[in-house]
Amino acid sequence: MASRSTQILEAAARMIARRGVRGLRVEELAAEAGVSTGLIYYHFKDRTGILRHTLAFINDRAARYTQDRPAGAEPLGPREELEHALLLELQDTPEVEENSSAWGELRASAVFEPVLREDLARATLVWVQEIAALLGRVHPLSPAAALAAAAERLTALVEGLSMRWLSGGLAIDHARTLLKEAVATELGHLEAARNS
Amino acid sequence: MASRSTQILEAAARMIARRGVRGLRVEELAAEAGVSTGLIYYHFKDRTGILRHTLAFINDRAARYTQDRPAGAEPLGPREELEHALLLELQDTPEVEENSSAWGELRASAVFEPVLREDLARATLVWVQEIAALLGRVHPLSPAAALAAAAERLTALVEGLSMRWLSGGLAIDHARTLLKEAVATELGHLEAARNS
DNA sequence: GTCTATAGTCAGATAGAC
DNA sequence: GTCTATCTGACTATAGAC
Repeated sequence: MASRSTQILEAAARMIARRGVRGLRVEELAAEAGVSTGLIYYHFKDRTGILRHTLAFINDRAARYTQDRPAGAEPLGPREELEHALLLELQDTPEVEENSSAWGELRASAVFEPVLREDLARATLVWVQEIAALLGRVHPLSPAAALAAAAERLTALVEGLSMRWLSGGLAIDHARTLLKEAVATELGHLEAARNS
Repeated sequence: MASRSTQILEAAARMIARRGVRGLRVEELAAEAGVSTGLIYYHFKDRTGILRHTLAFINDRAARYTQDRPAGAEPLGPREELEHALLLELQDTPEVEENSSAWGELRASAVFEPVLREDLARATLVWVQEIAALLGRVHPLSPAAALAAAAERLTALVEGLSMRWLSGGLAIDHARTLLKEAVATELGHLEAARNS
């Protein structure tokens, strides 16, 4: 099932989350994945190739855990679903922390590695649209532009809070509280705009 | 006036903004600063020492341009001052872009370099308190905790937007618009909370 | 305090066998 | 597809003269 290259990408996500993009050593990655360095270059061409494919890999994985709802769970209301979707990225479970940490690293690296930008921009857009759609289910009458702007703010806030959490300055519980309040604030704003 | 070590730190901020922390080469830094590598190690001990001092340096510099208002400018109202303070970090003038970019890099690096965390946390706290104070001047009756939370959200949002801007996915004008709306949203929320 | 020269290390990448 | 062995270049850090 898990092909060799998948195995390498899983290890790469792990290593990036643990040591950062800057700390990613191809030889170390090889050890972690249980393969040789030669094989890594065979599959991904060079260091940048590893990063590009790892970015795609964590996006797929995030898309998967975003949509998976536990089988027995009762269906959530639109508002709960929105909160749930945003809070997903601020959890200190190993899988999510790994994804958030790697995502943050890749975002930061993209400032100086243009090859990463396009994929990152695409993935961000998908995320923003997903949140905008959820906002639209809470406030169906709000104009699309207002929903999109709110979604951009909320997702950018998640990234900002996530960075602070991971860099040690902000407790995860507090980050989650701040985010929930931001959701309330944005929803209140959409409400108010509609009634004017 | 500009001592040798200041000269080196100015160059370091420039290099980090241009190439990132990972891309900072001591030899390149030496060339940029017009000194030898030996001198850099003499002043800053090692690569980490360079990073730590550069972080302190850009904080001081940001504190300076935050407080400097042009001499002839008419005094701003509290609301305008708040917006002004937040938008400061989202400008594409060379000096600010350099500071924002270096700040973002150092923030991202701190996830994996514990030595940077303490200074970063302290600097963040100062910034948050400054914004909270400005919020308090707009809404003097709001409880301190609400002001602090709003300030944390707004500053985290600035960092999130700044990252997206620098990594190429978000136009600066749009980032500024989103931030202005966020200020309005947060102020509206403080207002609403007071009337309940 | 400042420079020059260099030691020592390590990481990215490739060649070639299997 | 996968591994072993290795090359080459680059970068940090130090020693020692001035």
